[in-house]
Amino acid sequence: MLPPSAPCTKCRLRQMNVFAGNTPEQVSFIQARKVGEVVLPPGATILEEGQKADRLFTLLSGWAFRHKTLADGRRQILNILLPGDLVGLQAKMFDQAHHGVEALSEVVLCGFTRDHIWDVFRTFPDMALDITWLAANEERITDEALLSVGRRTAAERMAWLVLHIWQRTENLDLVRDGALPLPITQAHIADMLGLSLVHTNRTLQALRRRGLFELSGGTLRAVDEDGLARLARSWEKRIPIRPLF
Amino acid sequence: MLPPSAPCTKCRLRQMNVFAGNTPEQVSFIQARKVGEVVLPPGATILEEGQKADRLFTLLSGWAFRHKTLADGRRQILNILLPGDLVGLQAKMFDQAHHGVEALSEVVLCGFTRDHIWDVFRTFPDMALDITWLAANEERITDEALLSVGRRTAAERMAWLVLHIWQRTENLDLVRDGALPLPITQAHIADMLGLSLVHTNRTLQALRRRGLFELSGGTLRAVDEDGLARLARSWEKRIPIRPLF
DNA sequence: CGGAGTCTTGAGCCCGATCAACCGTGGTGG
DNA sequence: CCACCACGGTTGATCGGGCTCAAGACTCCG
Repeated sequence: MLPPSAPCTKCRLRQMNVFAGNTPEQVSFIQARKVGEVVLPPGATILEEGQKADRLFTLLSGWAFRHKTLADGRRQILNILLPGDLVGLQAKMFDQAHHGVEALSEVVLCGFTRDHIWDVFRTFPDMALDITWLAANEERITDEALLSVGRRTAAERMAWLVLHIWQRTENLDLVRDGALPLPITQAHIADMLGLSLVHTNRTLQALRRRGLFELSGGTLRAVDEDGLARLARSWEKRIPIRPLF
Repeated sequence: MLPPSAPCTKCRLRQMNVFAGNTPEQVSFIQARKVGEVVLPPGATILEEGQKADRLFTLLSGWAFRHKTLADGRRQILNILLPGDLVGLQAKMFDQAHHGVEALSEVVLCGFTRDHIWDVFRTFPDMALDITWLAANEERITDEALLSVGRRTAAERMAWLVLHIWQRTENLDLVRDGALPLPITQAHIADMLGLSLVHTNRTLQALRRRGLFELSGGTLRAVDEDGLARLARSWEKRIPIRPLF
């Protein structure tokens, strides 16, 4: 745990207009409760499944994912976490993490004091509502994943996932010059979509050959949003504005 | 929309010790914002997918479910809703329902004023936290469903579902004399587990024949919790105490 | 240069989907 | 009263999407 390296007023996330702004009063309140930043390498365990975990973080930069595993090692990735997402809210509510969280790329986490949630709820009701918004949004994404895994074919799932990632990262300005660096392997994609690694590979190639996107060297480009949406059968508009906690 | 039929102090849910109690002050606050009760028949649409929906309800009695559908009609049931669950929180946060909600049995819903959420957050921080707890809990359940659908075999999924329903309803005291009336068809089970109707039927019979539970005439009994947990590969402890909003 | 991790491709098989009946029950209208 | 039908459950037969097993290629790194 490092000392606070950046004042919250200068927080990179706070500059972006996808995030709703807080009042100066709120920002200094958050600042006072910021314990520090944590930097973790790719593959690091941020939260261990089943462990007691009462710390709350905001993901400042990098990619991570939530996941659950069965006794014999089968793993399901529940959701991808991107900058601005909260880490450990669920765990905090139950005093125990019912899922694990792992870093995909190098991540920077912003850590808060143990009572931060409670302090926020007592002091700034509108920020409390923002936190609840974030929880609801994470559920919304999980809902979509469940629809995909339960009812879409492999190709449709893949189309949904690529489009989902593309739009979320585009909102966050992670797409530069039409290209997105993807810090994930095909094994991750398989575990997100409930497919085997081999079939994931073949499905991915099929969509690439159909010209729906380009993916090479860990970079995604030339995403045909309309084509993917058509293949995925039903698409929801983006959620552009979101609070920053 | 009917007039309030029962005072909140007499609310059946509030008597049960699975629900954390509120102060008298809070109860009268809720009472003042209760618009009335709605009674709907089995199969009724409580919330329409994609529609604007800014009303919040608590499910007082009966069963319902959240679901999403694809353009061609394929449907995924996301979660079962039981007494005490909130209906429409997600929809409220996004001013639009990203999933539908449908009644399984006759249901009684307790409706609140449009600003209720905001009022609660401003007035009773601890109740606001309870709402967030409920949101997190719903996500936790969806997470488990996603793990099942993504990574468990048909038999394992079925084992998970039966046990999941059994334990949730037992907590709510819906199990009487070891028997639970199940207001769901095999088609519902299929849509929860991401299976076809035919395969759902065969899987169900296989587990019955293995003596893991009895299910006939819409009643579930003789549930072998250990056997089911073993088959489902990994099981989490129950969450006994929960807030009542 | 060896080894680990990731991606790719081939071959065969099986779990679960699909198609198609049939049964029992309960409601409904002639 | 009963013919009819809708709905839920059941069963058989066949098909195919996706899994498994196996091996090879490529890249990066120590």
